[in-house]
Amino acid sequence: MTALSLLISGGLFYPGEHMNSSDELLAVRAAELYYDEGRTQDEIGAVLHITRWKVGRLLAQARTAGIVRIEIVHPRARRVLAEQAVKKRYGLNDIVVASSAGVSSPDELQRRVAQAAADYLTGLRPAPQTLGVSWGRTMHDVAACLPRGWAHGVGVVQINGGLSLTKTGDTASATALVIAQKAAGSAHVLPIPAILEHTATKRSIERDRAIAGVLDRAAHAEAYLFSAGVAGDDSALVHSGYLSTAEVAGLVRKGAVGDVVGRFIGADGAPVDAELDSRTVGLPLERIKASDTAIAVVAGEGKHAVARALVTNGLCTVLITDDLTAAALLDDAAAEETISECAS
Amino acid sequence: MTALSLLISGGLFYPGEHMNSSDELLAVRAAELYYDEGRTQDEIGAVLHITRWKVGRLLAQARTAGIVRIEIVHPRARRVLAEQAVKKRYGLNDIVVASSAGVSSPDELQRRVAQAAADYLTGLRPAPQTLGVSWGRTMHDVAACLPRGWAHGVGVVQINGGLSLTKTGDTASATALVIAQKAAGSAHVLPIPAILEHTATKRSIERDRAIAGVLDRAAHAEAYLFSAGVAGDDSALVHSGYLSTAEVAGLVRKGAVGDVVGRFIGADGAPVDAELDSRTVGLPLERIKASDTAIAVVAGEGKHAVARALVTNGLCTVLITDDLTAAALLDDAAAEETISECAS
DNA sequence: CAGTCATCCGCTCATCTGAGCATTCCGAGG
DNA sequence: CCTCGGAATGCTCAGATGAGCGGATGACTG
Repeated sequence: MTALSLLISGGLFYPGEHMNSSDELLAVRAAELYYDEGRTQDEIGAVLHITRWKVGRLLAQARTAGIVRIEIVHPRARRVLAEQAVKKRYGLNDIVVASSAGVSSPDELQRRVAQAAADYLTGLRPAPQTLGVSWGRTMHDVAACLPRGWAHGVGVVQINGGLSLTKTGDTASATALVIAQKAAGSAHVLPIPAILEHTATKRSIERDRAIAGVLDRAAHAEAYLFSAGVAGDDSALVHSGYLSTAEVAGLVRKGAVGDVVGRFIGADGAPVDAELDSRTVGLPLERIKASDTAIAVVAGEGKHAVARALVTNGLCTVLITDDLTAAALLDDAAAEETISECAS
Repeated sequence: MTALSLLISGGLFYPGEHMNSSDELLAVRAAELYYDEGRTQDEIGAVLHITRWKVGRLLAQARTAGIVRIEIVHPRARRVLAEQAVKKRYGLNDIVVASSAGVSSPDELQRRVAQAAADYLTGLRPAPQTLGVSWGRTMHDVAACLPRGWAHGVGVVQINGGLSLTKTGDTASATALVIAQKAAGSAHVLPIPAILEHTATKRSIERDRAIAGVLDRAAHAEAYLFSAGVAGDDSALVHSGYLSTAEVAGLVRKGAVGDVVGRFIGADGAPVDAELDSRTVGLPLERIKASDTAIAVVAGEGKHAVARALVTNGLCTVLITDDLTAAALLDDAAAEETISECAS
């Protein structure tokens, strides 16, 4: 058992760590009497023929050894220890790590993280005047989880294009709209594609008065809230029809670990394909990097690599994620692996 | 969630039970600060802007609601609450319920229960002068788990025949021998078949001077330690070659839920097949029923029904089992089911 | 609208518990 | 054999905590 897994999971017992075996049995017995039966340490001492101080020490040892595991099982539960560790290690301004205790499906975990993001946004003080948002499955969930009146009069700006080529109805703009509506604020949407075929087209679209106005607003937003996507067939950009699975596979070969506001980045946090990036409409990553409040919402097993890319390269100041991702971020072995994979 | 599952598993959280939703969130937050961060209730009160008494109440509610789950994860851990519930409900003299927390295989659970039985036997005071034992996979494990010197000079008597027809080496007698050896005592074995083809043969075997002596000793043993087997293809009596799978299937049709010291019983605790029973060598169930100390060791999912038969019919005074079996014994719905199955 | 009841809240007080310290125990080494 | 050092033990004491109580609050009823 690593100290890490203890930090995250609350600790699976692994025998023979710091305790003499007869003390170990006593500790188990004491823990049963204390936590299950609710006896006092004094009573337990009488039963086990030891002093109450020894009982206290055994209980403390039982907790550190992982014999006694205390878990907070609730959809809104957070992992405070993991939060502190990740925050400190990557120098974040703030962090929320949602607990996966008791989740039965990846979807449920995703929802929990979305809820955590909504809670974070609701509690954010001072509330931002203007908030730049991206779109996607995660952002959609965040918008859904936000309570009506989460803020008052926030200007919500869509920071990257997201008109779906495959589905009818603009779910990308809808996300920004919902977030704005629930804060009794105004939305500024970008009803344009995420990626265009030619750089020239992208340039001319950006010159459009209305579009340029929104992009300018986006560039001056006080805070950003965005998610990240996987680099794979499940990418939202593949589902929306902007990229083929072959194209994404090509990006992966170039080292892509996922996309952030429509731009595919490598482990170094920079776009892996300059040409593709030049055809992508939306806020440049530099702007997010320079922001004082860049809130990244990243959940799920497939996003560990992109989460790492975000936090190691200053692409977010606030991270909202799940405990498994947090564990991956704290796991040095996994870090080495990513690096070696990139090297190879 | 039933109160039962809470009792056994330590409680999976099921939202909205006795708490107002804003208190629920406060409780979660308080639990995080208290159990994960180790803050005092006073500090938590300051952070959450509530009094320390409210914090204490929230924490108490969080525990009863199952938001905070405290689990003792250790091979030797017991389930004290479940023990009390089962003991009271079935009027047992004593009980041990081993925890299945963290087990990865049915084998591991079986071993834990065997270990628990060995621990119980070791701690039994006064130690019995003579101990009647059965045989089987479970009993073999119990014998293996017993520490050298678990008692001093106990007479161990095999209470039912168990000469295997399929394997070489008498594992049944070996079990009794090991238990006796480890107590620096003497063993009295029954190197005879468990079930004979004709009642007459059984009678004549019983008349044999040596056999009769052992059986007489068995009948006068101070305590009994035995396991129970499933009524199915996995029965030890099938593996040993005494019964065919077809014969066992026939017994099941007659309502057999399992075997105890070689005798197949129904939910009523009585042999389901009088003829078969008359060909079975060993202590009659009445003797065990009349004993002051009859320790049954029953573990595993397949043995819930036979465990129920044992405890409902006074076939044991002490039960050593796992928490899942205990849960089944406390589950009234399951009880109804068994009864209706028997009726149909 | 007043009365009733249940609930929630903050408080007192007794108890429980953990931190810190002196003492004892035990094995290693002289 | 004695001495030493480290660990385990038992104790003091202050701080933390839970049980129980009376008052406030708010919903429901006649």
